[in-house]
Amino acid sequence: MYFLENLGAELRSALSQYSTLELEPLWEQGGKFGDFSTNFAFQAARQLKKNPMEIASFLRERLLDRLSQKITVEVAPPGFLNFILQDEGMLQILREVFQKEEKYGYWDYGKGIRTNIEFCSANPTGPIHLGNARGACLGHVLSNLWDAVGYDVTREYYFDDVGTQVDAFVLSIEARYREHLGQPFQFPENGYYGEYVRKIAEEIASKYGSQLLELKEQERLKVFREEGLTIMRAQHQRTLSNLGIEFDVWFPQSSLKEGWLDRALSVLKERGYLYEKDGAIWFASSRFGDDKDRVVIRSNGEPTYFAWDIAYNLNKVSRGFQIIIDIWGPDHHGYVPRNKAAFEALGYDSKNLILIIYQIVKLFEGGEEVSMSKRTGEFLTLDELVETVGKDATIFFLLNTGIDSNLDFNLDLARERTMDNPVYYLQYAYTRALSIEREAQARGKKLPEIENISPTFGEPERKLIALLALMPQEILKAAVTMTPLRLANFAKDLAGEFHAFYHDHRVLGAEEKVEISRLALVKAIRVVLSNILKILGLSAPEKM
RNA sequence: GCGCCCGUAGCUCAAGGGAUAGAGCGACGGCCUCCGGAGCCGUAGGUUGCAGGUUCGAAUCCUGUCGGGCGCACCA
Repeated sequence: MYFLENLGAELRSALSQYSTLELEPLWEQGGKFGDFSTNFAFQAARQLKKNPMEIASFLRERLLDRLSQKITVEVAPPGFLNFILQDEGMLQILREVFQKEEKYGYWDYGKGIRTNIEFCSANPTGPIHLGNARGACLGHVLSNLWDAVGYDVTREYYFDDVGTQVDAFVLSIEARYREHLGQPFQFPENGYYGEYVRKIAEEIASKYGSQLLELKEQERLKVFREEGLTIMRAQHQRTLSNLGIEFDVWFPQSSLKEGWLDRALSVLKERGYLYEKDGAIWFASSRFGDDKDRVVIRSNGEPTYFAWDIAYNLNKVSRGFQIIIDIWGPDHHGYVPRNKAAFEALGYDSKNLILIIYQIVKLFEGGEEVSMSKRTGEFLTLDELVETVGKDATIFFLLNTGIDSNLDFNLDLARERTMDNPVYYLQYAYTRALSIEREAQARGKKLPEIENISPTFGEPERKLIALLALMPQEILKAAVTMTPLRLANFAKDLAGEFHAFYHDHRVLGAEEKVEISRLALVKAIRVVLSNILKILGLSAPEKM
């Protein structure tokens, strides 16, 4: 049990002597008021309709009986509870960090609940661009977070290999293929003009030569489809892998043809939620809160994209997933109510279908917005971005704006000022801690067993240790509120405190007891930063 | 017209209803004989778009309003 988790349990138990109310305390730094602070009494007072001061005082009385002398509890108007630790308590926090080491900050909160997180899922009609990249990074880090707090996470990529856009893509490849071979060709309406299509066509040409021209159209297109999609999929996989993003499952939409679509629709039909109108089949999503009903089978007999979504969710449930998380771009926000509706209609609780929408990414170059269109082929690919600014800066930049806010990506800044990216600030803190440890080793300083340390911690150390104690809670918060940015901000705080500490105080060369205490602190900081960097998908460089 | 998101320092953005609204960049001024200066310290910069409401307390929640983004297909 983490230090603050334990203290929280004491608080809850103290509250239980006052009322039956169940409440989870939230901790923050105490600032000038102490090491830790909580608004627990306010939360309780709100629900119990009591005076916060009265509750805070009550809790303090009870806590004094239960806590050792090592923790001082103070009540500050209008109802804050502030905690001050002796050095022994501080040392206990460091001990926890060392004991849990690379698992410090991890929880079993999720109890191994099987969770499917689907993200990125860029259309295979073109390279992954900046917009997809935001979803990719968010999904990646959210997966890491959910994994860290104890969910059994499957990372999934939905590969849209069905539909009219893919058809246009296939025809575009064919046109380029013919062009490459000097044959007459007609570029399709709504085709894809990007250079990458040409490259795919050339790749196919070098594999098959001109023999595809001999095939019947249907068979020829089949080859272009299979080859083109295979190439694009490998490309997406490589692009994401370069960012350290790997998936457990690549799920082709076409595999839903094997019964899932029928199964999903027949469930809806049995339950009486489907009807026919104007030659199409409609799902009565408005009965579950959607604005209006939605078509699932078009009048030409083809299922809509939404129908595939319903089937996909049914498929996910059937594979044993209890929680389904999808991370979508802003253009999909209209699909949230209808998908939740369908999930309910299938007989499942839509609170287990978590649909996260992030906001748009805009690219600016030379002070002007650059339009990104897959059709015209004018866009910045994720590959190009990573090549320009590097893996870590890319991830951090895409995470460093709240999920609900538009993200304006300044390409000039990214190109010229990569050193200004806060990611280096974090990594530098880690590297710096590591280098102190290296230097200590070089000087023959050895950190004794933690039990044998009789610690001396001043104000600056206490602040840092308090942050270390808060870190597990921050991980949990970031996970349950789906906000990777929280963790990034916390990491910046920790790094900042550490940089300031380093500047003002010597570790090596201080008086022996102090030196040992600080060395232990530095090691703990290094461990915690390392864990955070890992969850954020960032590398922890030994040297920079 | 309807729906979702956003209006916070010159710029890009934080701040889960908490104590004096914070960082980075930009501007100005300091700090390396000493564990890594990709760092630190300081100065300047704010009516949190506006108006009401909810309560011990509002940038945060509610209502209205004004700006901006995105979406409103039998496309995906």
